[in-house]
Amino acid sequence: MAEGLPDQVAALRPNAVVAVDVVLFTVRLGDPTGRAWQVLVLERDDAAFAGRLSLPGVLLRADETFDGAARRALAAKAGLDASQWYLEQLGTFAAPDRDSRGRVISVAQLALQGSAQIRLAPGRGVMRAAWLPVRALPPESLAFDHADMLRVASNRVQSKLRYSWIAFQLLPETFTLSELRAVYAAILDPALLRLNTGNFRKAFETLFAADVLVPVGTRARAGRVGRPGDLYRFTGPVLGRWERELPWQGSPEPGPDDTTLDTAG
Amino acid sequence: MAEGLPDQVAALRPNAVVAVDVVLFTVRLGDPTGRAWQVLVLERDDAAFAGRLSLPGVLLRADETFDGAARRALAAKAGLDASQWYLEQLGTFAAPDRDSRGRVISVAQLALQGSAQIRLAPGRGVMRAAWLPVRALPPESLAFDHADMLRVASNRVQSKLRYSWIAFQLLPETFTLSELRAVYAAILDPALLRLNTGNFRKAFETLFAADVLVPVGTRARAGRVGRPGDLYRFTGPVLGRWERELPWQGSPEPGPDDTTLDTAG
DNA sequence: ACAAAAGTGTTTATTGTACACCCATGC
DNA sequence: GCATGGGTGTACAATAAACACTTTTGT
Repeated sequence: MAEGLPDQVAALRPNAVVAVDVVLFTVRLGDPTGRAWQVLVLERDDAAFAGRLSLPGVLLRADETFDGAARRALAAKAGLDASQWYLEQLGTFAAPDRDSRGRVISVAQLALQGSAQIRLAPGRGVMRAAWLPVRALPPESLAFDHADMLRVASNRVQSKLRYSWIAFQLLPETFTLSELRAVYAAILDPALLRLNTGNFRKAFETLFAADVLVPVGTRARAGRVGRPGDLYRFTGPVLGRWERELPWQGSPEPGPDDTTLDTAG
Repeated sequence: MAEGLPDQVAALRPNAVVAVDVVLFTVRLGDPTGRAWQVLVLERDDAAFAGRLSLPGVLLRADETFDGAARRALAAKAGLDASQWYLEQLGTFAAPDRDSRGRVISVAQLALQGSAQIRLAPGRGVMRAAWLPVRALPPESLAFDHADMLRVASNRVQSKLRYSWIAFQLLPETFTLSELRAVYAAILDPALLRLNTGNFRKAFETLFAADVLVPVGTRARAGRVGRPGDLYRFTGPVLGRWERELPWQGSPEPGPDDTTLDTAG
């Protein structure tokens, strides 16, 4: 940070355009597993990128934090009130040619929210927003380097699902273990649906023991058929983690597993 | 990224000062385990931060990548040729008050290199640089929010040591399993030194089977006493990972485990 | 010869998976 | 009743830790 004299002279002169883009994920429990994991995209009508999709983003304001800008982007571009949503920094993208209009540095943020709590309320200035299934989204359909951001975000969520407790950010206040399993199946591997209920439950044994997952007493309203599951509430810290990673391997997604940015061997 | 019309008009006007700071870690195999894990810091002589330490950093240039700037920072501030070193993006720090001279956004980079390959070659314009043990470094001694960066970097390395193959970036071309164990012990937990050699070796069984760790034939020159260990070479990709995380728990470092930036519950 | 450290194998405890069984609901 | 899905317990397989033993060096 500008310790050298030549740097210090210029220290107060802005030298970059900084934007914030948001990768907002949700899981639609009603949809089939292959399409349940969805991402929010905007449909662009610019001349330059006609027909292509992009992530919601804004330019950073003078005294704004990154997550402040991210929440503002969701409000301004999609009419979403994200003031209470889970948000974390994903990484900063700065390939010199990533934006044709000049050099723009973008801080990508990852947001998670349960689909039940999301209400797309189109207001003034809101763009056409759409939810698309992550697994069925062709990378070419995204403008700029937003496909890179989506890839990094997907990898991040898949990893984090195994060692942290973020899965509960994608569920409503109370939920059944089946719904929890649906989240894991949608993001990690559909094969988890064919896993035994007992084994799935056992993986969360420590959370039950620590009262992080507490039964709420009630049963879920009957689904279609079969016994309704017990309802649970998550009381643990959002940033909580397991001591030992969950055993379920993510689906062997080929290609670079770039959780790691800016790496050169 | 500036899709809205109001944003687009201003899209080419720089709106922020962007810097790049580097957290360079090494492990000195000679030192006692408690002090072997070290970080490079600069001793500041500014009036504002007299006597305090800081991480090497520079302002980002117009057409420079982040890791380009990071390597330049190491060269300019400490005289290190980091052109071939392992580097990854750590996160971007932007608290509005993090720099008293104005709002500066800093992209922190994590660098790893074996201590044997590091040659501090003070040249013109190079600042006083020092290697300090990470575990014994009081957070207050660092200027700006560099203590935050160091904390995030430490957590990142500790996690990554367990699921990826970066440990080998901290070792010379050929090394013994004892030296490898010393790296893990220094960063994760000194108790690993008291772990049986056989069990440690068994953890790397898959790497031996995949010829990622290959014996180089020779024996290490005798240490102090006892049988010298076999020498090995790491041939795998820098970004390689284990399918299953290593079992060794990091030392139960209290405090926030912030690998996660910008999170608000 | 002895101590110290490295390498190899076996035994035991812990953890993950598979399977069998009972419970509650819709038809 | 019967099919379907949820909840509980047990048996088997895989993995981590503990331990015993052999090899190679310096003193």
